[in-house]
Amino acid sequence: MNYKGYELLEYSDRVVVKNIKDFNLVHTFECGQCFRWIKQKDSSFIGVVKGKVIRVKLTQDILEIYGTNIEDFINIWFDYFDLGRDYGLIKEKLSQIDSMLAEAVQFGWGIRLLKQDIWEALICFIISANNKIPRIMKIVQNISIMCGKKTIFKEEEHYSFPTVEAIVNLDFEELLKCKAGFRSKYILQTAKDVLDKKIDLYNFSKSSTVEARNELIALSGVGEKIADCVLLFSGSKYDVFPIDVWVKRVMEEIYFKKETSIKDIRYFANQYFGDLVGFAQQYLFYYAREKSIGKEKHFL
DNA sequence: CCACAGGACGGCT
DNA sequence: AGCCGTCCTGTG
Repeated sequence: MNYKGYELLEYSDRVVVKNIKDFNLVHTFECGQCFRWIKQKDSSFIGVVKGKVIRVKLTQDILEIYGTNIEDFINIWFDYFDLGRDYGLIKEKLSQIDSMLAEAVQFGWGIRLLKQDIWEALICFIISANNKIPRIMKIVQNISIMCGKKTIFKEEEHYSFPTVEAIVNLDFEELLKCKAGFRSKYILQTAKDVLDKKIDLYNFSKSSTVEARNELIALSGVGEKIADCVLLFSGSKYDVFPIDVWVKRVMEEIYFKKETSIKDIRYFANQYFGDLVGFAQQYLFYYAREKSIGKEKHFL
């Protein structure tokens, strides 16, 4: 069947999607936006989303999603992989801004911003504070095994990301075993605040970016950087520019040629990249981290 | 043994 | 308002 420009084929074990463009699994899953996709020997990836386990494989313009059906593709995976958005157009516009950005876009040509569950993104990015990706993945895995729901896929056990209730019901000593360290108290407090409706994560479409951001920052363990990550990577808001050490370094290296405050970098980015600021951040981050851009400062 | 890598937070100026 | 020490764990 045909669906929004894609050709869909359904088999007993998978859905095949043809006419895929501007998508690369390594770029998308390893650009720091998500922590639960595991690369397999055959270059496919296995992940757990909304309690469903799938394996995805991309060959040329053919995406194979194992462990799903057409109904779930239309209701879940089409949105999750942001397949309705024209990344070709975004890349074209960004590439016209300047040649360095064009190079970053070219390098990460297959990045797509996933629409992750906002509760999961919130806890994952609280864990990301002062932390590196492999360790973040390990901690998220530990928490999911501890209180997520088990699913068997291809004779292997996989665990969904825990619900708010499941985390609130953990006692602190138990949570500490997941190795989140000083972030453990933030995780518990934030889970309590979400359960108590101090914040309504699923109604951000009704709020402005500034309002949603301020609500997130009021949570325990959430500062500006993490709030921006949560908004951008759960598909809530795209006019944010998360600035971590890598983005700070690459921005200083390319545009400022000197030490620059986060505040000044954010102001510049919003003016300079306009409404594509969130997408620009992701291409720049991936480019900087993969190529270690800015680690050796060429100014001072 | 030590140095280093990563953001939030709280205390200080 | 900005600066800086502390928080925790894995790696080299």
